[in-house]
Amino acid sequence: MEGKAKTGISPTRAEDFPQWFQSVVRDAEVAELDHVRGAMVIRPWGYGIWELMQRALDEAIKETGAVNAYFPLFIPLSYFEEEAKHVEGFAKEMAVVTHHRLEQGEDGSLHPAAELPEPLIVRPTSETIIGRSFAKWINSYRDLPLMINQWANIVRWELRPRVLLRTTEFLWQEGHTAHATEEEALEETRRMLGVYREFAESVLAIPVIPGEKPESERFPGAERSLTIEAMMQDGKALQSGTSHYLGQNFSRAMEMEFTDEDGERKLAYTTSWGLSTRMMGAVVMTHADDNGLRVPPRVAPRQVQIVPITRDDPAPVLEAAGRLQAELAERSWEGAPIRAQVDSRDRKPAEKRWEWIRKGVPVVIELGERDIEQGVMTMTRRDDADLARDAVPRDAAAEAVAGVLGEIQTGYFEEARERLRERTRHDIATLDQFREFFSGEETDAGGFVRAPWSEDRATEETMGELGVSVRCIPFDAELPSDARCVITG
RNA sequence: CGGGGCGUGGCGCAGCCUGGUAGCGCGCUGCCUUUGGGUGGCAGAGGUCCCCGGUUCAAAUCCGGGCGCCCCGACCA
Repeated sequence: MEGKAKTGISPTRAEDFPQWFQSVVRDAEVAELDHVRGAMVIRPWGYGIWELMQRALDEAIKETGAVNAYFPLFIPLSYFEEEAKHVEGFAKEMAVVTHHRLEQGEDGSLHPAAELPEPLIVRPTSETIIGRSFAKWINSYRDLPLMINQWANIVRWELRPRVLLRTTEFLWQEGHTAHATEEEALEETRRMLGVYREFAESVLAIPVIPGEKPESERFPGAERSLTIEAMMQDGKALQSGTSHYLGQNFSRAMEMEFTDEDGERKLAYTTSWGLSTRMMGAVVMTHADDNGLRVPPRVAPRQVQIVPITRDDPAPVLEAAGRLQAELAERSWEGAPIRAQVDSRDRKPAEKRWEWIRKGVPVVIELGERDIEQGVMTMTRRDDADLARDAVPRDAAAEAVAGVLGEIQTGYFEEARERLRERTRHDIATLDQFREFFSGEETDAGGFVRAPWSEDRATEETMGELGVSVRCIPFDAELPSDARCVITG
């Protein structure tokens, strides 16, 4: 072997994490920023992952009783004017449509013409428009709860775009619900956060900390914002899904009223919750390594890639590879046929193998004449850091592969959970210790501190100076009676 | 909006200071070799040097203007 290990991705995670992230996303052909500042092209491999994420999450959302619908991309400017508090939070990031026609100049150039009587906002989120529809649809307490989900694209004119994590346009689902009582709305807010948590952990193998956002990080217009926070491999947090209790703030602005059992007119209580393509960024930053992406089997568009090793007469090998693919497809894993495919493209086998390693296919199987004679297949597991090639008996292949997929799925989760556990400190009690932890060498790689906090706004400034932010107040936090704020004492 | 940088084949860059046939790496195409760990050899295709104007016998290179992009900051549901 050639002495030093050759990595598929450069720089490595340790050398430059942000650069490494971008390289993985590009080299694994997940997505790229192109054409429009901060706008993202999601390539087939990345979109395949998104489709599987969508499928799993959509199912979970529907199980709660919500149904899918679709609302306009364009929102009249006036809809926002009535919700000042809401708009304040992100007014600077709106794409505004002001014209509806183009005129051609003599030199062939095109210019906007025909100004709209009222500018239209490309939706940055849909509370203002869905809420107005709700107001029309809700008349009686019998119409409640109303639970609707929308899969859509969103535009936020971000000043600092980053592929997958913060893009000008992104895809997400946004759920919007209206309830007769505060308790019911709060329960819905919590239930959906639970759905997100379950999705992140069991489908994407990303352990998260569920909790509530401090006031400063709340969604504009929300009474309470719940979040799941994940830890990336650089020890930093990534907000991965949010669920908001909006109280009567939006229903008041939109006159979303109903007649209650007692005949009184009341304002509905609403919630909203969303999860976006940013979650693909979380998958990359949680599971990828220096050889490229590692996709959790449950969302891998291809779970098994079969690379035929052909010689003079490729026919028998291709035929055997085809049989193996069919055999795998007959075996179901996690409720779906194993997604296997033969890569018969005109490329060198070694090139193909590394391409699939880089893209993060959980299992790569090489099949050549020698294997066929010996009744084996050569298998590489993506969760093996050495990418060793093992001879696995060809009979009972489907059974073996299904087992491996399960091991990889749980293995990725365990690995990430262990990292989260290791890099979370529970023993930081004073400001000095806090400063030392977040400015010392120990945290070059980042980390979480779990400690009592007074929720004093001034403390967040102190933390800001250290590049630290309050991610959430975990649901399972228990404060002893003598607890003292880690910042103020 | 404030500060810095950059526009040269598909991608990444050199050349510019000291004007004079437009280059390198990767990728791509063909042939050869090799095929079981990202290999190799030979040949080849591909460029309005961001745009407009100026200086000059001559501009990728110097001067003026414009456009676009990137990085840092403010912002980030």
